[in-house]
Amino acid sequence: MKVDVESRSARKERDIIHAATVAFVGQGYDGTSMEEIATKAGVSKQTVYKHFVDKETLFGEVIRASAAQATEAFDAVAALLTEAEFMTGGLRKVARRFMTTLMDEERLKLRRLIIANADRMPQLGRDWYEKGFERMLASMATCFQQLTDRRLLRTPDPYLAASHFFGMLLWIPMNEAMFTGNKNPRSQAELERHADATVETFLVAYGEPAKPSA
Amino acid sequence: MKVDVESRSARKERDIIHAATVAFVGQGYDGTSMEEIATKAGVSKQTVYKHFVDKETLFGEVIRASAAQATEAFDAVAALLTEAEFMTGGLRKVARRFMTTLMDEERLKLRRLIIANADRMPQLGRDWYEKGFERMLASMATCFQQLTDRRLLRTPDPYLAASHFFGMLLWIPMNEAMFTGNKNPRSQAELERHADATVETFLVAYGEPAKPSA
DNA sequence: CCTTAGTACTAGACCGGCTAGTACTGGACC
DNA sequence: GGTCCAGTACTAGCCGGTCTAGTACTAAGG
Repeated sequence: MKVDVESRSARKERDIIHAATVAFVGQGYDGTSMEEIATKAGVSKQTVYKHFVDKETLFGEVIRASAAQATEAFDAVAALLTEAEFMTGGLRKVARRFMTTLMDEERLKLRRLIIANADRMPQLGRDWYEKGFERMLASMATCFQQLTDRRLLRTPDPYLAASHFFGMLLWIPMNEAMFTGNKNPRSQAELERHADATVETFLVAYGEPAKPSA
Repeated sequence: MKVDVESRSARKERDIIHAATVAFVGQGYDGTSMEEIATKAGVSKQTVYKHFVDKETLFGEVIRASAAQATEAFDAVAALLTEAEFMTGGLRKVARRFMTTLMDEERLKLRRLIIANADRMPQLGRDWYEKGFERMLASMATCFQQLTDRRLLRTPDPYLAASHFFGMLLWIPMNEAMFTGNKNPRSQAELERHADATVETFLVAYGEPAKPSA
């Protein structure tokens, strides 16, 4: 009768992944020792090695778990835009949401971590790019396509338009965060102002052909 | 008569920095040992420590040297745009130039290196951001301001316009390079097509108000 | 032109500290 | 009694940085 049999082993594994995530994100790959992870997980080193063959594998699981959790969030935001009525103020709202979602402290650290280790573990970075970055672009592109079909936008190449959207939105804040480690990060208000300004420009470039401009 | 006064000491120092640059860029900070740098520079470890107090200092010099060399290149590209007559095809040319300059293999590796170590050495990343990234934006913004003055563009906020320009231009290729380590990089032609498409969109958003569109 | 003295350099041993990963033991829970 | 696991000791190896003993270069002075 396996009621809660996923307990011991599975719970320990979750604990380990959680502790490892915190440690890796906070101190980087080389800065984190397996001993430390074991201790923080309240587990012995041996147990860590029972669940994960070696450090690289554990790191991979950490990244994959976090990435999966991230894509959910993106899809949720993109879903807001399918309803055409959200058009006028809707794009603005979506831009703000993407901004705050993507500029979240933890997510930024994770991003830096992946970039930092893209050399050591190329498959990881590639995965993240395809399942995170490209997917985000693709689902935004689908939205734009639909809005174009309904004559609410004019995006001959929706994927390109999506890349322009995110590029304009995030180029400055993302680079600042990547390079400066996001010490004294931008305020919410600042980011939202930037998002609004970007939406305005985006609509000038890709806005509806019928009405001239709001 | 100091003909070749860059005598042994200075020459050795250059050798060390060069070897260190190659090593750091190729294998990262932790992946590179001082011993290795010394060997590759054809120099003894002791000599390395005579010129640079410790590993971090050496790393800092490496980054600073490369960054200085980079800003030169950017300024050269931006300078192309001051001549108003280059307006029609000029922006396209500048975009292509920025694209190929920034997507250079070595420069990308350097960029990854800085991001990877932005936590460990925050001042370095901050410097690079201010003297590289922001400066690039600022000089582009100056160009846009001038072109707006001459009624060739319409950029109420030239700095924002510059950030939109670079964001649209580089968001995809830069992220791909950062995450995937730039294995099988995009072809020159592909990058230039992307640059052209971006310029077109940019001109729709910020183009001259007199003529409707080319 | 040669000597001399001071400085830069080499080669390699060496130290202290840290880490991935393994092996073993004694106890807890089933 | 059997299984799992914490705790800990251990192996093996790397690396930053120092130290020493001896060698090459350089520049001033006889």
